[in-house]
Amino acid sequence: MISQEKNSGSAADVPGITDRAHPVTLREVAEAAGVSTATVSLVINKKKNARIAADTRKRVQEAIRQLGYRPNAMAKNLVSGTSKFIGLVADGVATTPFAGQIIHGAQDEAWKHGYALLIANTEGNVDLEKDAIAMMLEYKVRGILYSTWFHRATEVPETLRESDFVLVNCFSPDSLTSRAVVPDEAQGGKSATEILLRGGHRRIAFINTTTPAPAKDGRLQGYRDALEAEGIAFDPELVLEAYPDQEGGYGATGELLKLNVSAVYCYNDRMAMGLYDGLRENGLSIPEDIAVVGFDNQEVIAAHLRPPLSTVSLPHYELGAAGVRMLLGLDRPSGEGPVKIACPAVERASVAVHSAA
Amino acid sequence: MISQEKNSGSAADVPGITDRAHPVTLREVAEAAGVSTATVSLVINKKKNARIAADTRKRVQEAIRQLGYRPNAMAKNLVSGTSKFIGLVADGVATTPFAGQIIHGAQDEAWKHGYALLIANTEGNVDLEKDAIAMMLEYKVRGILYSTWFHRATEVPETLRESDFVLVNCFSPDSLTSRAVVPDEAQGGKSATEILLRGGHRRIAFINTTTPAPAKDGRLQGYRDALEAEGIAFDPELVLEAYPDQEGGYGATGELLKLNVSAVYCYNDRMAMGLYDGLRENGLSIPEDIAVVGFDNQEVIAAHLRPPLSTVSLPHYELGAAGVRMLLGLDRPSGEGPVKIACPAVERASVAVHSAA
DNA sequence: GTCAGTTGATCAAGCGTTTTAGCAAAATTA
DNA sequence: TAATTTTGCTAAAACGCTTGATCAACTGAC
Repeated sequence: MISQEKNSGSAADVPGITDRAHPVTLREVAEAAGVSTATVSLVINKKKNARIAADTRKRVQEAIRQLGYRPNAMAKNLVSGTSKFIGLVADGVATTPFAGQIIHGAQDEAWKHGYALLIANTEGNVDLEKDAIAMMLEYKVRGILYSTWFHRATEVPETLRESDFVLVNCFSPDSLTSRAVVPDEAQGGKSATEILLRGGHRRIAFINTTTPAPAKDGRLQGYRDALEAEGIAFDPELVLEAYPDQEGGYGATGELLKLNVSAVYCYNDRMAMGLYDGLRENGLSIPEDIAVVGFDNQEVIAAHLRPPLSTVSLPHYELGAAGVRMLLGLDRPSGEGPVKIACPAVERASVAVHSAA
Repeated sequence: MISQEKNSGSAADVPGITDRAHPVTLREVAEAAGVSTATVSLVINKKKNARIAADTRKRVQEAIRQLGYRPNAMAKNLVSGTSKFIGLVADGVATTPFAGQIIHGAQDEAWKHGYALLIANTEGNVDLEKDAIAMMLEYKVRGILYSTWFHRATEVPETLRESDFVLVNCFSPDSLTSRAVVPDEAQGGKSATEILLRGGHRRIAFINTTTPAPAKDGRLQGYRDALEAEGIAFDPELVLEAYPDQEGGYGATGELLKLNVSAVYCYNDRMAMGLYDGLRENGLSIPEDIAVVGFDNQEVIAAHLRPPLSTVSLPHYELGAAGVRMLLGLDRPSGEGPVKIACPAVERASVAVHSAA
């Protein structure tokens, strides 16, 4: 009666803080079941070549249930020497919805293989990044996913090399010593253009970004590839450049209209969103007067513009998942350089369906 | 020369996997420095009442540097009995940009106090949720943040009670046994309405959502509060309801125009986005013909509509941060029920500035 | 020269597991 | 019945670290 209630002081009156004095340990379970800790451990881990009497097993399991035993992962990991953690350092969880998708993909895949995600958000701060990686190393993570919110080249921080790591959505020029997984911008650009080609368009403008990035080159390359495949000559005149946001798209309207095209492929959805406004102000309707495709598939935007925007998905979820698989050695990098993940086309109403063959 | 290279087999030829044979331990540092492990431990942890000769300290630090020693967090935690982890279980990292903000806020605040974030994304799957919480308990987390992507009532999973926890962006009807932090919807609604009132508007419509939620009631209450404070009688006729997305906003245009108002407050930014289209089709311009405010401050939308949308921020970052503070007992819940976090107004061009006094 | 105090460092127990080697009893074989 | 094998379980070391108890060597004080 006396030792029943070890009240842990002032915390007790705050809702949500109940009495969680001392966690149940293996030893206590063992005592309760009248066996050794070794036996309990064997029961818990279902070792195949462990010989446990059915009756004993039952007794142990009952004790576990009764006491509400939870294994201590710390102790487990101490013994095994490595944790079931995968670290994810991201430079922009906050900035965009994109990072969330990478996290989600990584989390799902990691979970599937019994790993938990340890995340750190650095927002580009180098010191924070160093601390975050150090923390992960101290927790003996299985490996680290180093991700950026937009596809770009990056330097691999020195400390990262103390662990197994995979670059996600970024790559190192020095690709011999690092594994990386990135979106396939060229294929994406090709798919985007193909949507328009399938719509029967032959004279297609491309509003590219002004900002240098792998995406800038890749998406342009894809555009050229698609045209070439259809035997359409590439006309540099049809390629404009603008800042990659709504304003940029809006601002490019005038120049675009001079090109006398029936369709336009925008570097990203945000530009397309701005362009919608510009076209509308000029009394043009989409897709009747001009067909539009974007890139990125930003749900909030693309799916809900009027008309909904055809676009190409940046496979952030897949990037996260593929990163984990590569880290765990499930996906072997095939060939040289970063592994490229496909950007699937998402067709919506901003391009009319071509009825003729 | 011989034991120099312990090549760990086939992994060695994969970029990113280098030789990380055996991590350096305390003992090795101790040997290198010619002291006991106890001494090294004391040096590392800078114990104030530990007496260490300056010379010894130097020797130890040098050894640490030379060997590239990293403490093993698992072992540390085993001893201390509790980890430096805070768990965050979220039901929708993927679904919206919102969860990302909660993560970000929690992460920053946790980090500030020496904690790392262990996240799990359940996407609403109950089994996953149970496993996730179990995992966190096994890692002896300091506590768990249980968050939802939209503000709502929720049941507290039983296992959650085995740990310290705080509900974030949700609350339990049974608020006596749980701590919670949620956005202050009523204040937010009031702020949104006030933006319009300050713009000189007196006859203001409110397009509420059709979906029942704390936000529905709170945002309406705020609207009424603001009107009342200005001595304007609440007119139920001015309150419409629609599905809370672009389509809903667009679809409400017709009804709205019949109300003959000079301003409209939308339940959220997405509705406002749809409404923009509807108003434009009717030849109305914003803010000249009609002023608009939204709610949520979804960056991709609000900041980039034409004109940019005045709105009210859902303080997701703050929710995450406040959740951590409450968990750690830094913010004591003041009074009854969930702690409410302010939703700050964000004024943009969709409401004209009122020049007269 | 003895005693007390201070300084600098070590010893050893313990945190909660896993796991190998080994032991006693039961079952099988001869 | 004795020898052998199988079965069921345990002892104990190890994982890498922290920390209170100890201890040896000095330093002064008297």
